[in-house]
Amino acid sequence: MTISSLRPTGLGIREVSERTGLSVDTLRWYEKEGLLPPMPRGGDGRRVYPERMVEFVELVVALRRTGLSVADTRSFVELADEGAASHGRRMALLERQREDIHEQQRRLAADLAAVDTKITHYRELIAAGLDCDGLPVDETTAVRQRRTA
Amino acid sequence: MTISSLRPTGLGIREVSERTGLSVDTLRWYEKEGLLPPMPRGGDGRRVYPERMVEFVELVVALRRTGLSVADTRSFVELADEGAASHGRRMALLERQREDIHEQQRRLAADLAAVDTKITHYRELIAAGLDCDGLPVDETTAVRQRRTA
DNA sequence: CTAGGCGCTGGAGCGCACTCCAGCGCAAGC
DNA sequence: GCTTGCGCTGGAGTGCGCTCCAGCGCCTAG
Repeated sequence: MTISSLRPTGLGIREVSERTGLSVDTLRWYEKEGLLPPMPRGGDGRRVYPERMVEFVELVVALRRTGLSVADTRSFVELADEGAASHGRRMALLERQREDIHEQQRRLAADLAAVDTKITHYRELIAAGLDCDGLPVDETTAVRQRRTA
Repeated sequence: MTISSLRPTGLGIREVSERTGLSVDTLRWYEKEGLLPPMPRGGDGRRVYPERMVEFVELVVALRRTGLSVADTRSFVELADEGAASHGRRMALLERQREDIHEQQRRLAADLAAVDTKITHYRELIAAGLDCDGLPVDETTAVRQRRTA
């Protein structure tokens, strides 16, 4: 019977990796770089992740994935160190990130529209058997024009 | 009176840079890497961009910005070389990219929801003067908790 | 005639965010 | 008591996508 079996609340780094999608190396690198707080260690020096840490890691992943830089993510995590006193500042940081995400959504929608317009354009040319200048293509080309692979 | 003044249809690299938002260096690099077709040159060896090329560059920008890799963008541009015969394949590539953008939109919306949830959480804790464990904070902390900068 | 502005090429350099070892320790199972 | 598995550290390496020269040429204006 081991210590860890007496403490079912702690997770190994591998388990956290599987639950969050971050590689084991990345979890360690994030901790070293301050994107995750220093983790408590078991008697053998291994990281023991509290169960609730998974949720925190997932927030960090969401922030990174939405483009928050490593530096700003570190700031957020440093604020978390301060406890309740930093709630307002953490909220403000997240609100800035929210605006950034809104901006990304607008850009993405605009780029999607551009791609869709082009797709429609190709579809029409293929249906009509025309080239980019609106001139009819020959039969050999028309056959190729319809190929999608 | 120069040649270029007799051909108002051609654009200089700087002008294309300003219209598309790509740096001059990036325009040249894209061409070298096949993300843009080889441009015709003026008598002095400088690139002359046809007016309609701006539209094409903007499509490339949209593709890159939505995460299409350099390699896949190159494939798209190589297909464009083939003319009308590659319309179907170009359309298919854009359709795959469209699906990818949809996926990005879903992820972005999910990550936004996570951030919003956290913001709401902080807002509630601040309003109630509680810490992360739901315990009341002291007055000094409460004041700091409300600070946003 | 020369100085400034723009552009050209080839190649080196850079920033970011990981990713991948080498070499080690500990603990459990056979 | 040896192998297997997991984890540790420090540090080097990687991939992507630009970005930044140095050194040059060609116009045009003064």
